Amino acid sequence: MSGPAEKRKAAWEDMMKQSIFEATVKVMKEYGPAEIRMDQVARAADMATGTLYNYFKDKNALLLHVLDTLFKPYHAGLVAILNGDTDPQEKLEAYFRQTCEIMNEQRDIIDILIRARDLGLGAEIDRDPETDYRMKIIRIISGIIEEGVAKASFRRCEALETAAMVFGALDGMMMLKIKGLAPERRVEEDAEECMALLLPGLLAAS
Amino acid sequence: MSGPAEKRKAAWEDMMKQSIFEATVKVMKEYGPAEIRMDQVARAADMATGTLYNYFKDKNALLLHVLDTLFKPYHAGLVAILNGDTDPQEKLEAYFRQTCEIMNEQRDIIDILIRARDLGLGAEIDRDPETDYRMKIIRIISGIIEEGVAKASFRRCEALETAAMVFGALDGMMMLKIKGLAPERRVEEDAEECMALLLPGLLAAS
Amino acid sequence: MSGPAEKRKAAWEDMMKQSIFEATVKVMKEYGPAEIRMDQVARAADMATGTLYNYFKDKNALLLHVLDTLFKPYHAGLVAILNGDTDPQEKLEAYFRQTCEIMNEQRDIIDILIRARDLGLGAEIDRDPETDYRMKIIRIISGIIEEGVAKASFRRCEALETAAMVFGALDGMMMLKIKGLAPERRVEEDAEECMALLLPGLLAAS
Amino acid sequence: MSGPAEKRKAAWEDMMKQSIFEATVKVMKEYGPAEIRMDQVARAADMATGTLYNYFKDKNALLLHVLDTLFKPYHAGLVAILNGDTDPQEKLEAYFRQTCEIMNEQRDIIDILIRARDLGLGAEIDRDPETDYRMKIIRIISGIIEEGVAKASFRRCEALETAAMVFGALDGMMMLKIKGLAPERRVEEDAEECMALLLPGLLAAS
DNA sequence: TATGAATGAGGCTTCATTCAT
DNA sequence: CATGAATGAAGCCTCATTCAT
Repeated sequence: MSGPAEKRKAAWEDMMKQSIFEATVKVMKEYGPAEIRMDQVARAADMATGTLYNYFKDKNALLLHVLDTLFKPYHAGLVAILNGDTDPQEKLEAYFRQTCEIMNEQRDIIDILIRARDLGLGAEIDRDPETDYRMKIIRIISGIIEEGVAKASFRRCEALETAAMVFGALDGMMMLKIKGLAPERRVEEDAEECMALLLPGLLAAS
Repeated sequence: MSGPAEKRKAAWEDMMKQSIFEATVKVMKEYGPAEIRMDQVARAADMATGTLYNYFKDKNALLLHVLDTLFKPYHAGLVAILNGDTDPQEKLEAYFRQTCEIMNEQRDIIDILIRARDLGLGAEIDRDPETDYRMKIIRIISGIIEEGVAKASFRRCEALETAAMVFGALDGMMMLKIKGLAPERRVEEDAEECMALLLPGLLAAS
Repeated sequence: MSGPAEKRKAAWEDMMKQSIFEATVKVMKEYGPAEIRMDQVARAADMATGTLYNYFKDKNALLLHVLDTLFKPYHAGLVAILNGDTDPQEKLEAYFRQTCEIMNEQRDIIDILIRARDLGLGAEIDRDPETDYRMKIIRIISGIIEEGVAKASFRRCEALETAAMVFGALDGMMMLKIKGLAPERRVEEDAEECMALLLPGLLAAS
Repeated sequence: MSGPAEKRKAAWEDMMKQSIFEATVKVMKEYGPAEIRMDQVARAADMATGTLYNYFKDKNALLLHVLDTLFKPYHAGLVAILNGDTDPQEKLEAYFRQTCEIMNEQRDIIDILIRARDLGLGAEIDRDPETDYRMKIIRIISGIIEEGVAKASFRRCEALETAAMVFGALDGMMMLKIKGLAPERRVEEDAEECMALLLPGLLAAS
């Protein structure tokens, strides 16, 4: 079932998928997420278009894979924060910091993730909620907020809704950065700015 | 030069544009903003495809017109708020209220507006910043914040960036509403929720 | 059958056709004979597109009428020359002179005439040889040549073929003029140049 | 870089282009040069429309390629004649002979070439004079005439203009042949007829 | 399995012609 | 008869997907 041959095969498949993934991201960065053509991806991956279809059923599957791959490490980091044993306020700050960090270092990746709908995947996303990266993040933030409310360090509120707003606020900041209209600062300062705006409204009245 | 005949003609042209506009919005709502075909719009407007081109140079012009038409009243309301002689805090609340109102009443329209880039107009938007509806709103919010800072009722901050975050927060709330995941409430309550989260972080330390 | 009312009507019809004719020529000159659109013609004639169809069955009929109208006076002049009682050599020179005159004065009209096939009328012309303006001219030249041969002032030759070559030679000269590559001269000099090249080859050996 | 695989590929590409070329000529002959549709060409070449676009950027490029391909051997022959070391009179006769030969053997091809403007390529031709096949031929004839004048075997004249007339004369003869109105003769006789008409007018007075 | 040319459905746009006013 | 907006057939071109080698 899983002799050396199978392993080699699986490894090869992973390598190919990885190459295709990198090529797709490259094309996305160059032409914008809405202008991806399979032949461009193939050329960037230095393979034939037909080969792409040996690893991905169709264009949709490829794009979803790319989004997933980009999202996974970021999401894992957030889950780690949520499950950490720091207090909610620190978790929030950690979320801000991690997000701002990615904003600064991999701005275009975040851009791709958040503009997933631009890929023409709207219908796909509506069908499979797992593909809705924004909601996944919001649910994590919501978890942090719920914990804060439970521990009475945050005021009572609709956690999911508040989380959506917090998420949106960072999204807005990122949009400005992408446009080059936001001040260039260190990550810590960005995160502090987020805290400054959002924390006071979350804290329970003392 | 502007006899009754001209008036009838102008009125007719307005009616046609309006019909096409409505048909386009209808198609946008039904199929999502990224899947608009000219023949669908024509059928929805109960006319021939060619007729569309008597009123709009091409697909791009039609889409931009639709966005503009949707955006104009909302934007006008925001400008009125900004130019009003109430204090910044009240202006902010008015902005929240107006936005939440539209969110509740014309959710899909806002959705279309904000997802303008899904229309494949990305390039167009980048070329003509006037078409970037989000930035226009953000600039208004920024104006409110600057006024607040000048009057020392708000703390010092990067106004544009903060505005982007405030805008994003409401955008996030709206996204949740569109998904049907936000609690159904009265507009006032929505606006209060926004104030509760965002105002404390804006106010100057007393 | 032909009371005053009928006459007025006929006169009106002539005026309209004349207006349309002039408008068409204007558009032809402006955009080139291959780029005529009915709406352009209508605008140039200051009337509605539909009106054109009250006077001409379709676009083809309009174009053929225009060609005919342009061609008629030129053709009439050539017929007069052919039927004159001068000797063939003088007739030939008269043909050259008249043609060069039109070349200089109404270059664009000649251009339209000769490029009739550019109008997409090729099929039409093949169907109705009367529409083949070049052949009509060639037949006249052929008549002149035949007369010359009969009178023994021209050498024996295939009259029609030789006429085609003579016609072609002038056509070539005109093409150069249209391109602005021919020397600007007086009509007489142009005609003399034609004589200089073509007459020796026509004359009977003395 | 140019192994057997590359050669096969290049050969295949040449074959495809050749097939498309032939199909286009076939369609041109059948429907006339002004009525070419890409789907007709594709059907004539027994391939899908899209395939055409793998070998030619667009319709324009295809048509220009066809014209070029048709013109090249004829043009090369003329250049060879011009550069030969025979005397101008012989060169002229050689030009006549070659042209009449093609006239007889590939009448429809010459027809296509000369009616290049019927393809709707007028604008293209005006932009790139290299595409103006008639002028290229005329310039060669002009070269022959200039040489004749320099050697005093031809009379002084405007070489380019005279060349245009000579070219036009043969064009006229060809038109007649295309219409089937010219006598069917051997090439030599055609060429002699040209010499008979045009040479006397070129020769210097002895 | 890799290749990459072939495929062809599908979308946008033009413009000659019609017809209700 | 004039009007001119509406019509819709027709043509060009793109690009995701297939398939023979």
